Amino acid sequence: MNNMIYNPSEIETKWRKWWEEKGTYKFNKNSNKPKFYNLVMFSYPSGNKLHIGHWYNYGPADTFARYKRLKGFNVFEPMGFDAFGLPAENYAIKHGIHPAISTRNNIEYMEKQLKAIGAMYDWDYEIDTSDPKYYKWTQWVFLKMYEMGLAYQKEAPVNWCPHCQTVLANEQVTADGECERCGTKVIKRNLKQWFFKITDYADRLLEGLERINWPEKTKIMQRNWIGRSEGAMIEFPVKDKDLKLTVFTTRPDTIFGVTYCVVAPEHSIVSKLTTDAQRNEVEKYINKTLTENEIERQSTEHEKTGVFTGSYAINPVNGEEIPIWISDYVIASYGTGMVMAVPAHDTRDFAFAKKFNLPIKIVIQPENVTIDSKSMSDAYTEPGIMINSGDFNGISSIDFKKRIVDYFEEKGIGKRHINYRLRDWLISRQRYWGAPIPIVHCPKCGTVPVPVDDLPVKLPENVDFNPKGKSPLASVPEFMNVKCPKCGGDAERDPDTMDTFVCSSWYYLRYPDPHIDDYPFNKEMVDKLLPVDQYIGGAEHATMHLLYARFVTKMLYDAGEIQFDEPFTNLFHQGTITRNGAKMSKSRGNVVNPDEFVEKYGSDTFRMYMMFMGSYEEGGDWDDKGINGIHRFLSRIYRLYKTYYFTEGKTKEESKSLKKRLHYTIKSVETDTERFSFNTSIARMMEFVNDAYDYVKKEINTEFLQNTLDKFLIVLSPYAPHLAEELWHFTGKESSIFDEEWPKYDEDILKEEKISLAVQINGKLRTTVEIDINSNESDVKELILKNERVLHYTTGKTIKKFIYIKGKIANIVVV
RNA sequence: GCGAAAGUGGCGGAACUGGCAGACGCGCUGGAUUUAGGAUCCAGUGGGGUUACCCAUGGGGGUUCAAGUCCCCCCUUUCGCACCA
Repeated sequence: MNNMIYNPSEIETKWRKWWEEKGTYKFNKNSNKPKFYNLVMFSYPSGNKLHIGHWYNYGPADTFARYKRLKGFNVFEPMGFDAFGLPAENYAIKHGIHPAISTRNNIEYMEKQLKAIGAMYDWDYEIDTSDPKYYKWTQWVFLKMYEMGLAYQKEAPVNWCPHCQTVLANEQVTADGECERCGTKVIKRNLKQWFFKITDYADRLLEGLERINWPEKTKIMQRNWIGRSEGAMIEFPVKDKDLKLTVFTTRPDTIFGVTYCVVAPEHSIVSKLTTDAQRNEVEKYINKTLTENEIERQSTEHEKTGVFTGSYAINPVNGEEIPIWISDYVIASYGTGMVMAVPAHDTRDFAFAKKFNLPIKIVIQPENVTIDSKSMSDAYTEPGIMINSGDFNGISSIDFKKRIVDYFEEKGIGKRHINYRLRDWLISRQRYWGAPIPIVHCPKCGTVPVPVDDLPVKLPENVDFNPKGKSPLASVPEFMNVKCPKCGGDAERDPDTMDTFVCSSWYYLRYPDPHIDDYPFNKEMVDKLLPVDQYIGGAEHATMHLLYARFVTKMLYDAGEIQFDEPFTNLFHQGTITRNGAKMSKSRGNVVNPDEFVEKYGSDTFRMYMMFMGSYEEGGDWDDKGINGIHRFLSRIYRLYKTYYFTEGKTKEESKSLKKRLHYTIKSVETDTERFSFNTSIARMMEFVNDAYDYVKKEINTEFLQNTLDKFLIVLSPYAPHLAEELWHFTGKESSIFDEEWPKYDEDILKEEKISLAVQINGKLRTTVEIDINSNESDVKELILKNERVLHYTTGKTIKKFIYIKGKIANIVVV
């Protein structure tokens, strides 16, 4: 056996075993080093096992954690499984394997794969959200919500997937109106569901974004998702009827320009508004919109449709009678489900008015041009001067906007209002594989929460989970029939389970003490370890998991359970790895199977190649041959140590250039690792190794070389943990390299005395000159003007200008 | 349609607050070593041109001594949002 050949599989199993035996990665609760909670988004135990996306999340994140450890932090890096959810249940329906079993099997397999990454996970802190010991406390979170008045039941139109036979959250419906999981067209259906009142926290969810270091992109998405808009609620009495239309508008300044009102077709007020003459047509229209799917209906390109109800509303500011229409361009679930229409100043109303020949009344004139309602081709939505607006003519629309709401409030017509696009969080799922909702429905007492002492409400195992349009649990009498906790009479459990996003909304609190049995989390440990210092995971969770987790944290903060209200101080989204420029997918047949490459090259090479491919933020394109480069690099390191570390040197002289290279490498890898620029970090290490080979070919100072290589090995270790540990021990050390300290670089060594200065003539590089960094401008100028190459360009010409930027560049302008 | 990010060799990608474009790697070419293959090592590698030259960071303008980087217009791609009143 040639020991000059880098054999990763041998090395890697050896050191993983050693680390486990020595407890290298056991988290020390009592350490007095500063804490660092490094968290990755836990994984869903699917039959597809760990894919490259997982690796790309976990490998580099572990490198970061190891780096932090070497920098002197007490790093907490846990791992677990988000084990409830639809796919396991769908799998069960198809193959007849109980979700509990398939989940268990998948977890076991994935644990093995996760261990192969060689990350510093301390498995004593593992979480499985489908474990009754865990979901007991997910139910506790529900009860907290209930106690805080933030959980309520409501009959509401919900997204229904006919294939999965379940309700979906808005976020689980794709832009095309399809089920995120199975691609079936989603329809609307009315059901009584549990909601969490996230809308109560809208403003605080916005405010908190100012205090956290998250990607701007993600913050913008959350802000848009919350969609705060300021405006007014205005009441329009209905002519000859004891009814009022309440509309929300952000443009109260256009109130005099209202020429009709529109109500969403599914709004309950519609039947009351419809006159006998119009009833037939209105009902036809409503039926038509109900069968249309959401995308067609909500598309901007969608031709405006609508029907007159026969009723008229009265504009409260001028008493004008205006027709009330119904149209599907008004969304029932936003605002009040009805709007005042100002075609002159709103593009959508304009299109509608044009189509149905409704009047257009201009109330705002731009300052420099005059617009006319007959000739205008689009609505005018900018500010201007008020006209046709009674006593308010002549003032600017911006001032008017501020004043009109006060006027409304004085007259009792309307009031200031802030509206949000954010909807309450629908958490009921009519599925089996989730945490049961801890509520009992009692004919006498109504909805009664299950007392905390009776938790968990255990998910029964013997259940027929084939879809039948209602929750599988509803057909399990042993589960359903229960005594009311309040009156002791016969009652029924809630048959629904919770959205898995509830499970993942608080898991980071559980990690620090996942086995605690009398409380969801260990308060002392949570105070010590939270908030999470670095959270790393996919951008696809921007408006779901990441918003829910923030909400739950704020709720628990208000409940006095925790002392911080933002869970993740720093957030980073890793990019996506493509292959041949395309997203990996089974249908394209371009999926990289990590196991295959890990087996061939080892996990150090695999992890490092992923980090080298491109920027961590943007991802990169996988190349089957590209991985060779990293494999060669690690082999080169292996041979370097094996061949030269113990070579008898013949000189006492140190190499200034290699020393400088080392310090430059330490500094670069440090700053690049801090900013997740792993690819450049690796490039710097490659440069070091190239220089080290140049050095060992010359006369060696053994002590100097050993010193240099020891330090480099520590720098390498977060990136190639197994190899670094192997070589560390090869050089004679007994303890783990991960118990070392990150080497310090010396700024003085990095300072250059002599530099090669670029010399440009008319902005074009013509030559370089060696100068002393400290030489003054006149000396540099004198030297440059004497230079042969420079003379070639300057003789016979006039030097108009000489520019010297110290230590950077010189530019001579000649004519 | 709105919002955000990005467009650099054959390929993946570097380039900090404007200052030597193409670091590092893949691939390729030539050479050394080897029975051969592989591995390794050395040299070269943006394009053009007969050697001290010209052209090049999606396209077109501009600012500047100097632009991949700043400003304006346009094109393309990716990702969010999508009649939110």
